[in-house]
Amino acid sequence: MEAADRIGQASASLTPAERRVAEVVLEHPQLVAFGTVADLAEQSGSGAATVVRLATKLGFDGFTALQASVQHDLARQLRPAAERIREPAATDAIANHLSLELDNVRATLSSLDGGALSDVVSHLADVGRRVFVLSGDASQGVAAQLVADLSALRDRVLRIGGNDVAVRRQVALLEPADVVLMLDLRRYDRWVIDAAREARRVGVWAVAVTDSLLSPLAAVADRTLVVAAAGGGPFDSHVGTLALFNLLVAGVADRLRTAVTDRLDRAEAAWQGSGSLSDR
Amino acid sequence: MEAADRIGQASASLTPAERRVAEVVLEHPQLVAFGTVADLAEQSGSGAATVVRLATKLGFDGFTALQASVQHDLARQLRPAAERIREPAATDAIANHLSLELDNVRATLSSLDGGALSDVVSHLADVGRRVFVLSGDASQGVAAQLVADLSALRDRVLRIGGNDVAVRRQVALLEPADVVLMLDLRRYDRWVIDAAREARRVGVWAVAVTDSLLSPLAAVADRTLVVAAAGGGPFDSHVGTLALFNLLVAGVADRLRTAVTDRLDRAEAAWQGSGSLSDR
DNA sequence: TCGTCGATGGAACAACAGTTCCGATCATAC
DNA sequence: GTATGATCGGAACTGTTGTTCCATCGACGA
Repeated sequence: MEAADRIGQASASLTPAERRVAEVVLEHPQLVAFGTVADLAEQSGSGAATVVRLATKLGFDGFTALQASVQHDLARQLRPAAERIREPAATDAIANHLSLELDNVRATLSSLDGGALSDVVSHLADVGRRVFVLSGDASQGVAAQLVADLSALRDRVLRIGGNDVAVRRQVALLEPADVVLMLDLRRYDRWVIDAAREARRVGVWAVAVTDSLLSPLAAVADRTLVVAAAGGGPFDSHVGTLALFNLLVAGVADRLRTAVTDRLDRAEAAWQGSGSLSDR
Repeated sequence: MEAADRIGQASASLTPAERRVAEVVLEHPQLVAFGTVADLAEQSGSGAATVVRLATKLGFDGFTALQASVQHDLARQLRPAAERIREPAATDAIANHLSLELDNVRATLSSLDGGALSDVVSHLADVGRRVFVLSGDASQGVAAQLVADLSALRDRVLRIGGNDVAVRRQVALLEPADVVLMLDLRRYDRWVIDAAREARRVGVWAVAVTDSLLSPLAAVADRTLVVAAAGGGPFDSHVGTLALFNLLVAGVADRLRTAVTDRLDRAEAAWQGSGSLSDR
């Protein structure tokens, strides 16, 4: 998209008001294509002059040229898709992945049982219990994402990992009141299964996030959440798993609402004070 | 479609010239939505007055009303999902998250430009270059997932992170032939922006994965991939980002096919030998 | 053949929208 | 604290566009 590209190019040299207009252009292209300068100005809380200035700054010959460009893009976008297909050769791969990942998310979330979900959330939101996350090697990233998000909401969320010795020590130190979330997909990591069995022996409450109810993790878990992980490349896709984790995190945040807002406010204050976050 | 319906309704009572205009309206709606009375008149070989007369005869309050109706239809057609799905919210948490995450995946992958994608994949698949991944704190997990997957396909994939001192050292040691992938969403981490700017100064080829073309990362990147990250909980969702990463990984695997199969075979042999993986 | 009526497009008009200019305001630096 | 510069929005201006009016053309009937 011509206009979008130019906005990205010039984003560094935009004034605050121009930036507000540019955001509206990116988010509501129809407003540019169908609307007027005044409409854009109102929507972005700026003046008409600023809108025109942005258009010229982007290299267009006035607002009219910018509008024509956006109209052109929009018209191309709503061609009956039959014509769109032949444009880039890569479209096939994109469309293929798109349907694959959509299926993963859909299958994972819609096969979810409400009762099981709220049971898992309850355990994860129980601040009296420690939460441990155990993940196979291939899913370390999403596991880390879960641990990070949960840690922002509550204390004592820990990842079991490192070398074999460290894992054995961490598992040995589990207590019956703890909660452990175990994540692994087919071609299960031996050490994960071993750790899971040992955890079960200790008597902790365990939830398995895995690809089948026949998984060895499901056998030793109190609850099992099944994820779809069909991948278009050489590896499994953890998109569905991550969507599930987001749902769990949102659930925990909801249960701990008052405590969470307090935690997040304090973190926010710390960030504000140090200026370590930036809106732009 | 309102206008089309009314044309069908009134088709019997249309004069020859009006009929020509009506045909243009049906076949080239963009001309009505984006064009003027004069454009329509010229295209249909009639006069401006005839165009206006048709509009009023169809029950519209002048051409402007007809145009607004066509624009409305086109705008609705342009958004297959984005705003249509958001309407029936507030049902239950699972369905809400489901539509949200589906939108994230859909918006992220379908807004992708085939050319940009293959350019990024080419750089990531260039084994002559080192690949560095730089990520904001909130997305460390998915970044780690990308690094792990890429590392399985090729050597010299490294994550820039750790404490501030370590980051500065790693960035300072970048070379012009390197490739850096920068990932961060709104409320950008100051240190990520600083590191990205420094990397740009060094002259490395950079791709930004971020939430807007107005992101500070986009300003210093050679390519920018925009992701949708609407979250149902307190945090952003990285589901769309992970889907995009899967696509990148699959692309890299495809480019390096022969080398990759060899690598994976050797890893497979190692796992087989040690029995560290299990089917059940 | 002439007159009447509907159809049609060109031209005038009025409203609107894009552009430009300028004064006010804010931030910044000295 | 003052001065300078950038930034911004309101208002005048000008070009464009939708609308309306009217002269012309053609068909049909007397």
